[in-house]
Amino acid sequence: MTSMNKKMPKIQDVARVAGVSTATVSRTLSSPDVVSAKTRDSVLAAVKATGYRVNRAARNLRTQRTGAILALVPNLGNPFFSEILQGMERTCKQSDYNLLIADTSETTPDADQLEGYFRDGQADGLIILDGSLPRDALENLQNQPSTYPSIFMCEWNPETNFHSVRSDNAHGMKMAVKHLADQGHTDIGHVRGPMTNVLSHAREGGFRKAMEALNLPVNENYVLDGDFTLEAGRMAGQELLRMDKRPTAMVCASDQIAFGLIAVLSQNNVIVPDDISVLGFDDVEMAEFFYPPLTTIRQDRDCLGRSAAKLLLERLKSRDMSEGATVTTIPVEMVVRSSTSAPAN
Amino acid sequence: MTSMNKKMPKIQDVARVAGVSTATVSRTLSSPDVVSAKTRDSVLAAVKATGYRVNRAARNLRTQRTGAILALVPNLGNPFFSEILQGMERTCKQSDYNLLIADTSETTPDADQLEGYFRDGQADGLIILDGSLPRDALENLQNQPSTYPSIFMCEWNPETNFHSVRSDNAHGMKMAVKHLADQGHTDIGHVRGPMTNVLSHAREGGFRKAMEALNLPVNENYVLDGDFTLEAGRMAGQELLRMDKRPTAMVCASDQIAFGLIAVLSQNNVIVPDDISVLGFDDVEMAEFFYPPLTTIRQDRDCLGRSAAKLLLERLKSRDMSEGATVTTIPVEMVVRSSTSAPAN
DNA sequence: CTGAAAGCGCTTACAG
DNA sequence: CTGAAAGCGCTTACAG
Repeated sequence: MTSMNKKMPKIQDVARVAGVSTATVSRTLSSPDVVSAKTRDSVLAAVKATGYRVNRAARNLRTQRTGAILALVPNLGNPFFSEILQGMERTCKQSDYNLLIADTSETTPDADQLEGYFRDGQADGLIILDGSLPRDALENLQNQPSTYPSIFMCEWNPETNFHSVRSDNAHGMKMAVKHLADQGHTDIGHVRGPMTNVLSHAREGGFRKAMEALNLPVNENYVLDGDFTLEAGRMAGQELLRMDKRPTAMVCASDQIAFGLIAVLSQNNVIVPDDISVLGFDDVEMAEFFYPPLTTIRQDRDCLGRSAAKLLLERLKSRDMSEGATVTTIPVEMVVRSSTSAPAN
Repeated sequence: MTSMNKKMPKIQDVARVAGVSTATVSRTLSSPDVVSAKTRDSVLAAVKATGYRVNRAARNLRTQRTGAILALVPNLGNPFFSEILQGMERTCKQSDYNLLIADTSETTPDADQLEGYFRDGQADGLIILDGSLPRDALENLQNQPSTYPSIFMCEWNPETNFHSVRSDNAHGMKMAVKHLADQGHTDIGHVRGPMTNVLSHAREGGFRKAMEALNLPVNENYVLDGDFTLEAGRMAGQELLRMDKRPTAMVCASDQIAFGLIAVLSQNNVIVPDDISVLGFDDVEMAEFFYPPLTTIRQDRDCLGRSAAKLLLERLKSRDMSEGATVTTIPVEMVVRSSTSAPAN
């Protein structure tokens, strides 16, 4: 084969050079403290001399694991995920795991495919970033004689019971609404994410609860549909433009929505924040550089990625996914920039 | 192990049910036309009945391959790469390969690590998106008794000789300059990428050649250093603000630079494009929604990703990386939006 | 067209 | 603390 070098030393070669058995070489490498110091030294010397490296396929076959975890991402093309993946990748590497990435935007995996990731020996665990995976497919994962370690991150499926890692969406919305109210806004609207997505509900719920806590009525005309994208923001913007009386502030379910919204408003001479304040959610890198720089709720994507990977790796190590599903909530942070101000008038 | 089900059927089980040898089951699965129709039918029936799936680790060990290719990405946190990875991932999946992703931003892999990806049985091939990997590490890959299939994409290392897939950077810059010249600009500047990056040189070279072809002198004061980032654009913008006489147009080596540049100019009441036209490179999604919408050179990132994956997969199939290194050039496209216009006065 | 058998390179009870 | 040996689940010459 192209990718294989005929001269690759095997554990056999190391054993010969070190004058020990292959078992001892294997032990030296996996649990060094179980062999004598003398043995250890000569084995390690032999490893160095031969340039030996363990063959993963062989080890994996023998130990019945894959050394990989798989991230199921709703849409790899969305830059929101890049930093999350980076955090996951680093954490995996530290534990000597590979990170596999699959995109669910073209085809939603069914029960069979989900199970297949494990049964085919592709991954030891799953980090699912797509809350729209069907309940039966997910539950099938837990109903196996030996369960397949899987956790949710960012999104989740409320009908199922997996460990999950997510941002504090409700608290983010609370901060957003409070920030606007503090500046004197009372007519505050919301552009929500797609109603098929849990995050949309979490954020809309947070928005409503925050409004209620401040005794601000929610004008349902100001609650617009969206789907987290720039395009959705643009459509919401057009809807705002058609209104006789507009809200003085809009809280968006994502930065992308906010960007699209502001773009349309700007192009139609509705000035942000003078005429209307706009608040995002995520704090993608662009938020700082957009015009006007976007006030938003920051999700700590690196932390989300690392936490999820760490959680799954721990589960794998302890071989235990049993104990009741936990929710790890990662704090969000309010970042005030220039897209919000006190209302005009 | 947690991830393994004790009841997983093996090829043995299928053989028993079908009343044939394991060899025949294996053949039926890998080259169906080499077995008799009758045998094939009963084997396939047995596969279905048992729910058999091949175990990758075992197959990989036996065939001395990994079924994975590895993408070395300079910085996963950069959204520029997300759509590229998506294209690669899809192409890999079609050929039943896994896509592994590693980030080189924290540590640049040396010869040993690069070789290790193959020798450890992690990947059958490499797609290298980081042109800054050191020459000796790369050449070591080619100097193995059996070479390790690797190609460059987007970036490349000019001191080495690998197959590569890249955008037509020079032509992109030519279109950019021509677009500005057509509108009457003569004082055209450039914000370049980091001088350690090949793309910076390719684009700056393209810029200079295009200027020369149009008999436009390059004012060296208008050629600013950068590094592809928003922050670099911001710094370049501050430099422009300090100038007594400014260029009437700037061609940036990336969209991010252009965004940062425009952000600073806008905040200082220098209006784009009225006071100065700004052109980007990449056409990231945000380009359309930025204010003003960015005129830019579109790189077809999906195509780049797919092409690179396809090239590498073909090499793997033909087991041949020998024939002289080819350069696959992916066309770029000019996207005219609102950040460019005729110069004032 | 098919089967018996070897072997890919490891790890791990088991025995000492 | 160490070794002999089995075995993880496949694929593939080889022989028929």
